[in-house]
Amino acid sequence: MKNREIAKIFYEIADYLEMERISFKPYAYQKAAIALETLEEDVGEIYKKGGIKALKKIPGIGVSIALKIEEYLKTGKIKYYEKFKKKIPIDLSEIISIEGMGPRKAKVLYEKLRIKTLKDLEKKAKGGKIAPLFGFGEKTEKNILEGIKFFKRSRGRFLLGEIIPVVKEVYQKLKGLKEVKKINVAGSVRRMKETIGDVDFLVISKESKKSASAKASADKIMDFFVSLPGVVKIWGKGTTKSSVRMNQGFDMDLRVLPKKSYGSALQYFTGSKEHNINLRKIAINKGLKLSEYGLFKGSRMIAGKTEKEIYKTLGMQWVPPELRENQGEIEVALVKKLPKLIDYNDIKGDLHCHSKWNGGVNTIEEMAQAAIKMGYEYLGISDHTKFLRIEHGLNEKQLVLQRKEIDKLNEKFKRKKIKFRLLQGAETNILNDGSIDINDEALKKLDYAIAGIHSSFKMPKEKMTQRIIKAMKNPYIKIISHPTGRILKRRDEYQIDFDRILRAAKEFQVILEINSYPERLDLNDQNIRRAKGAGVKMAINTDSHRKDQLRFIEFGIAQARRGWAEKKDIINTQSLEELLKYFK
DNA sequence: GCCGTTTTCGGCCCGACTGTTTTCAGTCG
Repeated sequence: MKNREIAKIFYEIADYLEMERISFKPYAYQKAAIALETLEEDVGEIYKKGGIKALKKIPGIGVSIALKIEEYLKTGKIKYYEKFKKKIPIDLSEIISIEGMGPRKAKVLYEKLRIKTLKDLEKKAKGGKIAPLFGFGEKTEKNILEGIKFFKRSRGRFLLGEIIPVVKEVYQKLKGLKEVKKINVAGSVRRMKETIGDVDFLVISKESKKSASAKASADKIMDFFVSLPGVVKIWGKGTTKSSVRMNQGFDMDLRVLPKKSYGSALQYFTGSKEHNINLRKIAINKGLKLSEYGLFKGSRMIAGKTEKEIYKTLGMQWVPPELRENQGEIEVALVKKLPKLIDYNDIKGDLHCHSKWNGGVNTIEEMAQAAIKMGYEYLGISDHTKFLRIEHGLNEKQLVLQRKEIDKLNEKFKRKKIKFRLLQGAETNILNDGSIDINDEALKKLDYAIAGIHSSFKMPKEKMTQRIIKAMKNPYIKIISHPTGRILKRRDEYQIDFDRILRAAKEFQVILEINSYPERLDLNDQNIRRAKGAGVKMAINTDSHRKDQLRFIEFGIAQARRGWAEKKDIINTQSLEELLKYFK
């Protein structure tokens, strides 16, 4: 899959054009890069099938860029790009990933100080060589050093699962203030993206009669915000905006907004940028203007108090934040055909969690109690099996013993008239040849079996695809866990032909998992959408190794929503009876 | 360089902040 490689080059071309002060072309290259990144199909395949003509069909790609894609596919290079690279041979993407650095500054730094890499940049900044340059200064130099420090520590993004607990805590605290009338989280947190850059809170302050003014009220909120536990640095504090760095390493902004434009501000700060750009174009076509201050006809504000009002005035359905990625949601909202997304309360049980049996923390009973507390009808215990020695995987005999414990617990629930049932699954391993590490005799006795790849991740695509498809053909395998194997910020997905996997899943009625574990979130949004399109059923599971991790389900549901999934696409929204029938 | 139910030419999202350049370029979201 060359899509990302080529996209990266186009982003850099855009930056080089920016350096040359050429207007509008950078925008075109950026758009092409985004188009490639979000493309489901391999651009190489598209070219192979339809040539330049097919490439041109991709929105944002015209003749000139199509030819460059062709050149890259054929030669592995793009001359146009190499020319720029030769003239200014710097590690551009690395340098401009530093806050405050853009292509223009990078160019000056190369021409004056021969800075090519982040290392050069750090050295020159430490040596005080940057501050004296025209257009730079003491503060810029200091910011560069801080930016490099941050980049090194985190590479700039945090997992949703790391951020959400902090966000919830701060949200509750702010909400508790008597000066706060309304509060929302905006940005990528509201969109529930799998990784987050920073956190935005939006607030309407209450003008209490006692306090002197709205300003006094806002000041109080800001004072509270910048002195929250966990704040290690205050970037800025004003009456409308404050910004802090948390000890985990991410930044949080808080904005106090006027009531009349709260909706437009919430819409604006929720993003995504691409969604907003598209929305503004729709406003323009209607002779209107949309900004964070409202929707305007001339100088008259015609909407802005609520988000719903804005979307409605633009003639569209309100778009759930998880869909706001400019992936077709605007077009669909205009014809009022948005899917009814799966709801955060729709899950009736979790089918993938682990217990003490395979060396986990909690007993089956403890896991069950936690599931009951969450209002589930059922919980599937699916411990690792014998191939995974490191995880104390269970063999056939142990599975039989575990069954006895599960049956006993179920009897207990029945006696106590608790409407809840434990199921016995197992997360078996797909061996290199596609066979399962547990024999059919034992699999048959389970309520269902999961199969997953836990070894030999680097197989060639064809072999890996066949390996998984062979596992799917086993009649006892109902679910494929974390189907692409990626680990966020650590490991890429393994090579598979996802279309063929989808066809096989459909044919053999195998469910693909949406794994909610914050590092996995696998399937990702794009693949969920493809699975849905192919009519393949999915299950949202947590892969919990401790009872408190059952709460991760929220992230999996978010991912499903970001993949446009509806309740009917997700198998564990069904009641116990329906589910068991499906498994049969 | 891309795009087109007002256009094959003439547009391309909009506003704010930062730092330093005494009037604004560069960057960000």
